Amino acid sequence: MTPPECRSNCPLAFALDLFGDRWSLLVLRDLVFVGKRRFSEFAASPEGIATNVLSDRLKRLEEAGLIRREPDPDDGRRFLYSLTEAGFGLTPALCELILWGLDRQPPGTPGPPAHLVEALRNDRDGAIAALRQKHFG
Amino acid sequence: MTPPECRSNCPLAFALDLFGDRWSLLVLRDLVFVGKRRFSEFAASPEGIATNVLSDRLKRLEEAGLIRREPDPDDGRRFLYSLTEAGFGLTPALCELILWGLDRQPPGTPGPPAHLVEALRNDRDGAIAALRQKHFG
DNA sequence: TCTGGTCCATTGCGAAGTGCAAGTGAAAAT
DNA sequence: ATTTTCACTTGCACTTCGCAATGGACCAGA
Repeated sequence: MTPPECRSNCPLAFALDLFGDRWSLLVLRDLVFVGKRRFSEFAASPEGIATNVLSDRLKRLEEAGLIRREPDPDDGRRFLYSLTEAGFGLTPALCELILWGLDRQPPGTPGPPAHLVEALRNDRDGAIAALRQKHFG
Repeated sequence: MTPPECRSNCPLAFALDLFGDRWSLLVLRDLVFVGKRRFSEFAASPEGIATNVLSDRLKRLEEAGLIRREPDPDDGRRFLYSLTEAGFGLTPALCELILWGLDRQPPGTPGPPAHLVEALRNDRDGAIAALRQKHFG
């Protein structure tokens, strides 16, 4: 998608150089909110990412230090992907983007589980703390 | 860059379908934080967006309802771009991305004006309110 | 062990998007 | 009237994209 060099000293440009595309943040979403950990789980998301693009994004996110990749001890074919602290640090940004989308999507769009939406709307920081607990104990 | 159809009902995917690329949010940044309003001002940003891409992004953002375009009353050649309420609504997400980038950029990177950084770190909501005031009075 | 299936990743290909340079037309500016 | 400015388009080479097919490593059952 994007060359890894940074275009300026702007922290936003820096961030977009790492995950400024249509797929990277969806992979992060699956990790943070859905708890997915395997290639096939990401590939099964409703957006339908192509496997070559998914492979590329996982590689880039790992190189950027946002996720970690380790062999699955239970199955030598598989790898398990997990969030690093830096990757989880994007959760507030993800939440804000989700809240924005919720308010601007066409009315009546199904959307994410209601309990998650309520948690984000009423107690964003609490919801983030709960997610952190889930990922790092 | 990206087809305007939405890939799923996820609010994040909805958002990324509108501005999930390396340039759109930089244009928004220039509008929200720098106060730029003209084509040539966006084109002069340090990231060096190509004029055809800038033209395309402004068009997309306008179609998505994030920005408004009107002829400059002072100069018939020019257009003035401004934020809509929906566009300004992305400010919290922009702030979170900027804060993330500030913490992960290579140490010693110059970055944005110190007063803005301090405002974002110490009183994010207050800084956003001040920006809203600037844009909508 | 052999066979078939699962899993992550790669390859090939046409289509779309990207960056760069040059050019357009309308409207200032001189 | 001529030149310059401005927003925007065009042309071109290059890259990335989505899709389908394929590959190799590994697991499971007969």
